[in-house]
Amino acid sequence: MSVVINLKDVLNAQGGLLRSPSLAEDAAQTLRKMILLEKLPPGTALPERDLSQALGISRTPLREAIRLLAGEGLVQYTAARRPFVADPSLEEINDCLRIQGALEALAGELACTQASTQQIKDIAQINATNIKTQGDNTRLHAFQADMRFHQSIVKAAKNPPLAETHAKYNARLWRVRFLSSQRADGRESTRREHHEIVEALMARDAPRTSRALKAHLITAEKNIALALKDRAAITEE
Amino acid sequence: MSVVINLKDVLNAQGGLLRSPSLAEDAAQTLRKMILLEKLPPGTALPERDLSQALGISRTPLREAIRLLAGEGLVQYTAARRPFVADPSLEEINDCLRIQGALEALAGELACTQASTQQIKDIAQINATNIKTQGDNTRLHAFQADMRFHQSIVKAAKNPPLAETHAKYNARLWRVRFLSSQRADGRESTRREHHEIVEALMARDAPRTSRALKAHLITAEKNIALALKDRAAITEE
DNA sequence: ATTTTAATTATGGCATACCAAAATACAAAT
DNA sequence: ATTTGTATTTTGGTATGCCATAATTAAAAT
Repeated sequence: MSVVINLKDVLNAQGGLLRSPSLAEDAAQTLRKMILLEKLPPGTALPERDLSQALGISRTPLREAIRLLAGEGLVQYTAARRPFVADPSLEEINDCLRIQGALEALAGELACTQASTQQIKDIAQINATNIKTQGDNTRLHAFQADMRFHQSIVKAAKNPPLAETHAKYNARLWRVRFLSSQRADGRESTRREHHEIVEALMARDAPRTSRALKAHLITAEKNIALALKDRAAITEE
Repeated sequence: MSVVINLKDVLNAQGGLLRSPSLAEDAAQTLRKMILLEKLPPGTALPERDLSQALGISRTPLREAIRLLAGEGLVQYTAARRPFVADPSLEEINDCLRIQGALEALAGELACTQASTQQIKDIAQINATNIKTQGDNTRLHAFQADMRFHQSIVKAAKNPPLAETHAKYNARLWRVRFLSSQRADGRESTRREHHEIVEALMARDAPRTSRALKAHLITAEKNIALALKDRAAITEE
């Protein structure tokens, strides 16, 4: 018996590199970016026909894309089933942040027992690089670096469903977190808190890691509240 | 200016009583039940045409239903995008249980500060009723009563996104939890643990509530492992 | 001028048809 | 008998058209 290996399957298992995304997935990604960068501001109606035409696809895949975003909480429906860009209140954002905090705390605890030494080194490395290159890049890059840090922790927990749910809340919170990352205020506390997280992980001290991550999310909550207050003041000028 | 209230909107706000479910939502509910009751066992292929014909609808809404279930983790896709009933390993089930544990612990903590006195009374009442009627009804009813108990706690946390995510993991874990609830073993420990949860809630002791809920989920993890082992033994006979 | 009511338009839900890619069945070759 | 190559069938992805209902506009009535 010959050992025939399906090349596509192998590559797909490695993260779906080959599997070309469907039009729906493409459209979802496009819309996701537009929502998060506020090209489609909160509250914007998302009529299927107009959007599909704008993206050069038919209604079917566009519709599917909208459902995907609805599943992430980025899109909501009116009582009459008309989709629009979600416009979360500060309260709802805080609700999500608390969930994200619990998820990351769990991830940190699991990482303490599940992560390989190499993975923890990687996490520390990502953090070190982020500090070094801080200010070099655009704000978007700095923000994405921060995301990578948190994602690397979740990944180290070796719990795929956790990674998936965490990713969804990340998507949902992306916009406001990006907003708050623009403010210089939190930068120093972020640096300090990231350091503490890395220390706790390296010590493989689960309760300490959990505490550090929860505290970090509470800081995020405060910064976001400030950022949104600023923004509201600017908007009503 | 007259005070015209749209009756439909009012009812919809009250939980969507009027809004007739779409064919897709109906189909999703039907398939969900079939999966959880193992009319569609894990691994079963879900070809769009056959299923839509079987349910008397066209592919479009059926397709949407499958996507909904995929979002809940009940359905997965092969590399070639063919949907099939998810067949989670014990490891994956445990991954989900840990997440559910973290979510319920968070819910319990929040409930300690957010729940109304009435809501906590209701939770205690639900638990009391469950104990009283234990054995009366079918196993399915007893199981659903257990679900209501946990859901009432999550509801008392007053965090809608948390309730949503918790509901998704509930759906995902329904089958194995139902399976394990059939076993008489855990019944006494369940009773005791539920009692402790209620006590902690009534004392509005957040750390104690959190601990009690986490412990409860760990017990569930053990019972499920036993139930699946039993089942495997039966299957291979 | 304001409110009602009727006509029109816009929109989402659904069914259907077609296509490309994948899976399967089958024939041929060794 | 096993493997290889080819034809056929199955399947998901997409486009399109129709329909019922909601939203909007226009007209009519008070």
